[in-house]
Amino acid sequence: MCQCRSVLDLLANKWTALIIDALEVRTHRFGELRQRLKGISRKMLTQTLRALEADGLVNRKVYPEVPLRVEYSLTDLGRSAAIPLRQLKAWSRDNADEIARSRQAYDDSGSSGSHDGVITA
Amino acid sequence: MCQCRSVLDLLANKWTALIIDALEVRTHRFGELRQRLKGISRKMLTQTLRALEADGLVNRKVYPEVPLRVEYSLTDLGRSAAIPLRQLKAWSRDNADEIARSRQAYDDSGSSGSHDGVITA
DNA sequence: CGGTATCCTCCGTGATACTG
DNA sequence: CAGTATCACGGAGGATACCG
Repeated sequence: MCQCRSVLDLLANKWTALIIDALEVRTHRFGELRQRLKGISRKMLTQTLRALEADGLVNRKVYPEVPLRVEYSLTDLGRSAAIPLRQLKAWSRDNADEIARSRQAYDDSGSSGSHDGVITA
Repeated sequence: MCQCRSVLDLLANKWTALIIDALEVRTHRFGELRQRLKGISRKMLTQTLRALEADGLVNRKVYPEVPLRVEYSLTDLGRSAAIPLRQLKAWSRDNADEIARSRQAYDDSGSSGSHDGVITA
């Protein structure tokens, strides 16, 4: 219903933000990205990279050497995207602790009492 | 490997951003939110709302009337989260067209030729 | 090295019906 | 009205093996 949905979905990919973040630092090779984003599978990395390339946020450059070398970098659009993303990340870092505490408290109260009218008697 | 991951995951939920956005405008009742976020099921709305409540971004207030009334609003933390989110949304709107075009072009070239060395012969 | 192809599993999500 | 419970499904995502 709203065009920004499709863009917001980009972030839903869980790795996109991390990838853009890494590429903002410098150009990376495929393998380098895999090391940096510990835990991502080749498949997901390829897939996310392709999506970002399709959306014009990432540049893919192939050097037909042996062994093959492929480098990924941010486009201008990608760099512009990195700005609001950085802010979001900053907010995340600043409030991660408070959120963690809040979550903790919620879990503790939730595991014993009911949801709203906590009956302690 | 990085604490911000758990916060970034919040956005992966696809509805969170929209909900925060709606609640930033004003307090909403459950049903009102459902109308505003066309397409969300009761289950997902409840689930996402609960997650946001657990993270301390959203306040849940129950009025034990008949029929029951429940109102959701942003906490201070939630309002602070809305700021970087707004920026991200702004970027989305500003670049939605360009991204759409880029995606289009990519699809067109991708559907006929191979990925890198487009063999048209 | 940088992928693609295949298989398989799990969970996000919707549909439906019931409760307070 | 505002949920919760249960079921059922599709697709996201991981593991592995092979290809250029």
